Amino acid sequence: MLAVTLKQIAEACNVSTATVSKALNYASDIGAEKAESIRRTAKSMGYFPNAAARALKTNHSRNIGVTFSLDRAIGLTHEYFAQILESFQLEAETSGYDLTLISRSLGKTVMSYLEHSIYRNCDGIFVLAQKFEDPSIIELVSSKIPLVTIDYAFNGCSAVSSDNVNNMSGLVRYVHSLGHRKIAFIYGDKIDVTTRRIEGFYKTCGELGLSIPHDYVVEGVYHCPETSAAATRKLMSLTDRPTCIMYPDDYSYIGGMNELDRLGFSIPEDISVTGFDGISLSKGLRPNLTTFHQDSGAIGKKAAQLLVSAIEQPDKYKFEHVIIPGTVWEGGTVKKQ
Amino acid sequence: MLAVTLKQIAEACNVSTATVSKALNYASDIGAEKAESIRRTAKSMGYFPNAAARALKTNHSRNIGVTFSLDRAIGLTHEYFAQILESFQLEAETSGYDLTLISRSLGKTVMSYLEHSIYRNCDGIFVLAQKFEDPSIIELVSSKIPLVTIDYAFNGCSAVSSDNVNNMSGLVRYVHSLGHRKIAFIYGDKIDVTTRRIEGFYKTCGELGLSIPHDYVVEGVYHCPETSAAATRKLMSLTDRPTCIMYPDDYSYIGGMNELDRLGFSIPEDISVTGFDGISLSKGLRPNLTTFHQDSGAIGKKAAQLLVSAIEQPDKYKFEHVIIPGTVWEGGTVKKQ
DNA sequence: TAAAGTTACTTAATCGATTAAGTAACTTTA
DNA sequence: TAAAGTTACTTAATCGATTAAGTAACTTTA
Repeated sequence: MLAVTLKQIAEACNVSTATVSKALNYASDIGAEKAESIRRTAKSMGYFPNAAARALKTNHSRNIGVTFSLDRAIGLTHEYFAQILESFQLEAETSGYDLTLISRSLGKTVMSYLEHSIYRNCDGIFVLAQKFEDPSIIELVSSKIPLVTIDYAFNGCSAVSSDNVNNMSGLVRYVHSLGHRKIAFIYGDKIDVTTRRIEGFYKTCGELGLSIPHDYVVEGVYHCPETSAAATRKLMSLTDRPTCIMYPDDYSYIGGMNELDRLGFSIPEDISVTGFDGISLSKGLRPNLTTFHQDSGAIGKKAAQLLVSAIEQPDKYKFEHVIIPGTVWEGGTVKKQ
Repeated sequence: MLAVTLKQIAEACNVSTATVSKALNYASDIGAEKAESIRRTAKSMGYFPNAAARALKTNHSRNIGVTFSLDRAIGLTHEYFAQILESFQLEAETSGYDLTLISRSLGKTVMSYLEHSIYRNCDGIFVLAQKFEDPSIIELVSSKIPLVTIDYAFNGCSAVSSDNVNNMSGLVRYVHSLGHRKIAFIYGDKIDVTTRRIEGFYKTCGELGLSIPHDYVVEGVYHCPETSAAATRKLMSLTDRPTCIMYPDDYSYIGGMNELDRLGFSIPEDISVTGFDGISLSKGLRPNLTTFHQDSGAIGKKAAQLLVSAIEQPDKYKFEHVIIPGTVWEGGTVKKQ
């Protein structure tokens, strides 16, 4: 648009563009007084550096690419991922980075995520809400570009994950502490996260001396009320019914809630239930849904910190897999037995 | 990273960089055969233009800024906005534009949306999910930068809106057609959209000869189950109860649903209800929620088309305010009276 | 057939920043 | 006091593209 350039400031100040650049970048070989006055002039003229020129020269765009699936289950609509993105953005922004959505094509040209990232000179990539077996993600992860993934760790790449094994364990222990011994678990799509939650579930039940009939553990789908409803029907038709059903996530529990109502079971009088995620919906329900809150804010923030240091200190930097714990949110859907 | 440049292709082909550039851009003054061979070489070398260099020279970044509130009610988590963004992105991408999230600051520097957009050389701005009275939005809208807003039209700017008056009207007529005469309406936050829905509600009730007691029309909050629960309690405690409650949106209806259950009212046997938006949740409920589906796909696509033509044909371009209709989704929550 | 036009290139300038190398004025050191 | 060092600048090259202007070879026109 009407952007002010270094040259205009240089003319206004009667110095060379080099001097202006140095003043604005707090370089060492410039007089303190003159530098200050140049900065004042620049500010008064409404100067902002041209990101393209700067990126071209420095080979550093101050831009982070986000590969974000817009899928219903793992995309923008999911509060867990939305919150991770929000806190990531806040932290990245504080470090001076903007976020660009990286897709698989541009105009008529089909590009891989990596090609697209190179085209846009992204300094790093935030791999969020993704199908990790996607070849284009594999290509990205195998490249030299700094990146961080969420809830899945690739070899030689930084990752931040929710502590799925222990989170699940914590929720099971909470339910157990209220006297439940017949605990059913509807797990979500068989992704890495789910494997860990199943692991946490069985491990903890074992530690607590509970033997769980195998028809108490049912496959479901994340963010899908319909499958939760079907799974609930199945569980409630067993001769030896569970006293508590653990749902794959808060949102999909809606399906179970409806189904239980339709079947004439009251929550928590006739059957106890738990969710997973700790999204705002859980507090909108009466009674509040007992769930496990994953600390999405901490996850996003940590991911941004890891990525920024990977970008800015490529030498010092060491890959890390950070595991973020969460907390049980005690609602009113688990009744003391 | 390891990006291939024009120069390398020029050397490989034994021509000047000018010729390579022309070949890749399908310029007229170049031999068809040589152009084709250059393009083949470029492709085989994995060439993608450097976006920064191109933006610097052409003053055209092929980048669209998105001012996206991450607020829970009007942000990423809301399926309506997420779907608009998704279809916008798809269409923009087809035209060769990427999306960058524009925030209000960068590093230690506080910037307005406009300053940030200029800094990033955005060709245009997609103003989505925003508080339109925000001074930084006003500044943006008053500038010369091409932009398009959603569900709110500024003077001299393109906008795409859901047809709120007629949508509301359509839903009221549907409810009326099933015999309901005592229709209550919980409206959302008092933003422009809400004003139109209230207008549509009263207008249509008037046309249908219904006189609505003023305590049937209650203020609520979008995306907030708690307020819907409270409003429901209020409505159901009236001496002359409504036969149908229209909720501000599908999500907030969850609060009403819970409250009705708690009060011992069955849906739709004892009370009929409707939502608004037509998000996937409405089909996850039993019975399916009767709601009004706003055509978020069409809205996003149209917005992208308007913005791209505003960017690419600034002369020919005329501001437009496009109104997109939607459809009633017949669920099972409105009982024939 | 000479002038004018066309084709298919190359040369060189340019976008707006950054930064290594150069330099004039002044200060410190031996 | 002469050499060396420091300070505070400027000059000029550069990042990787695009494009106006230039030009040689060939073709068409009058």
